Amino acid sequence: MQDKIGKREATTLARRKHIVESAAICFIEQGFHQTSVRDIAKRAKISLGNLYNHFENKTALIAEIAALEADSLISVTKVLTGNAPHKKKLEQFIKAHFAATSTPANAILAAEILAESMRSPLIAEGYIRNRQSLITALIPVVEMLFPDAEPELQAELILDTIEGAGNRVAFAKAKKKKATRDALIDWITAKISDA
Amino acid sequence: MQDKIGKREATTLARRKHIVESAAICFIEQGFHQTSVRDIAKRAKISLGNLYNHFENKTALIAEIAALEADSLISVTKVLTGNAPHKKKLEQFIKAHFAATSTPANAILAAEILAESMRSPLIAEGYIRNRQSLITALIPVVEMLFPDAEPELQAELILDTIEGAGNRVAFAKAKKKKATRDALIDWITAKISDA
DNA sequence: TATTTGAGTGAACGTTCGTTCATTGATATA
DNA sequence: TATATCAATGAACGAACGTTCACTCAAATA
Repeated sequence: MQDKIGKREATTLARRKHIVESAAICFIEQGFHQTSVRDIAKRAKISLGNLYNHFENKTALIAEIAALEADSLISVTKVLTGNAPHKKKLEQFIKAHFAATSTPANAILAAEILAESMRSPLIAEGYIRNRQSLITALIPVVEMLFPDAEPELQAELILDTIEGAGNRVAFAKAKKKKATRDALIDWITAKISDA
Repeated sequence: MQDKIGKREATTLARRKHIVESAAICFIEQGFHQTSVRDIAKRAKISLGNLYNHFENKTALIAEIAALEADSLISVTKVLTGNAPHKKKLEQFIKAHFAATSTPANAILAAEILAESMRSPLIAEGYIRNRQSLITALIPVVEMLFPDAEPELQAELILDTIEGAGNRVAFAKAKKKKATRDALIDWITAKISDA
């Protein structure tokens, strides 16, 4: 029982997680640079000083949020690894990733992270790594379905379309969202040589 | 000669334009909210107080920059109105819009504006209007080339792909940029029924 | 049980922020 | 020429910023 977590350590971990979640809410509502450290502390219901016991500075908090995106990506890539027909897998991937990117909270955070990536190498690194993991998971399927295209370029264009469309309709009505999703699936899968 | 511009009025107009340009440079280098009004005044080589003679506040300056994008879009849509074959026109549009969106300065500003749009209705309004003008210009051509698809949805997906790909490769090497552009043209035009 | 550790607090620090304002001087108007 | 207008200045304002600090107290360790 070497790795038994003590009461102290457990609450510290939970507190840390709680701070990250509170920060994410603030960032979604106000943006990175319009959110003050006091805002985050207030939302997490802890003192200002205590926040600095858990995070070195505000930048570290932003980086942690940006890295969090990676976790949600893993579940999306899972649909690509099964034994189902490739076309079916791609279709499910489009649905899953479109659903994720068209969620307002995700769209807002993604826009915030993208803008931040443009100036901060630390954030950009995480952003690129996340995207590459999607590309890598997508390539084998794309290779089968679009034998005439260069697989990586093709996979990236597919991602561009899904993410672009998702973010664009994040605030649209459910009806338009659904129509866009269906058109998106058609647009991508229509070019597949054969099932 | 009713509308003759006096020396006073002319220099005022020029000064105003100069401030906007200086602000744009600051925003590209640092982002909207990391740029202080003092930064802008310093870059424009005018006094802090004088800036407030030309702009009501910092927000007005941000809104003006966001609205500026519209001007550069007009030239892009021009290639869609000629007498050339529709497929050729679409191809030129892709080239022009991709070239624009893959320019780093544009990509940075676009990311900044998108993030700002998520929270500011004023900025969002301009963003949506700009996009709609592109869609409107694109629809007639799309209607001809993709008779089976719903024209507006189709036009939006095409824009998503171009802009997504453009912004993504904004900081990539020229070689990859060109490869992406060519793959982009293939990807979109391959589905055209006939020339 | 005595000692050490670190989570938790909020006041305080120095800096920077957006904005205002009294004042100056050049240009337009009469 | 006398007067009104307005671009231009930079000091000053109060508020908010990120961060530090001395301190308290509960939990872990010996």
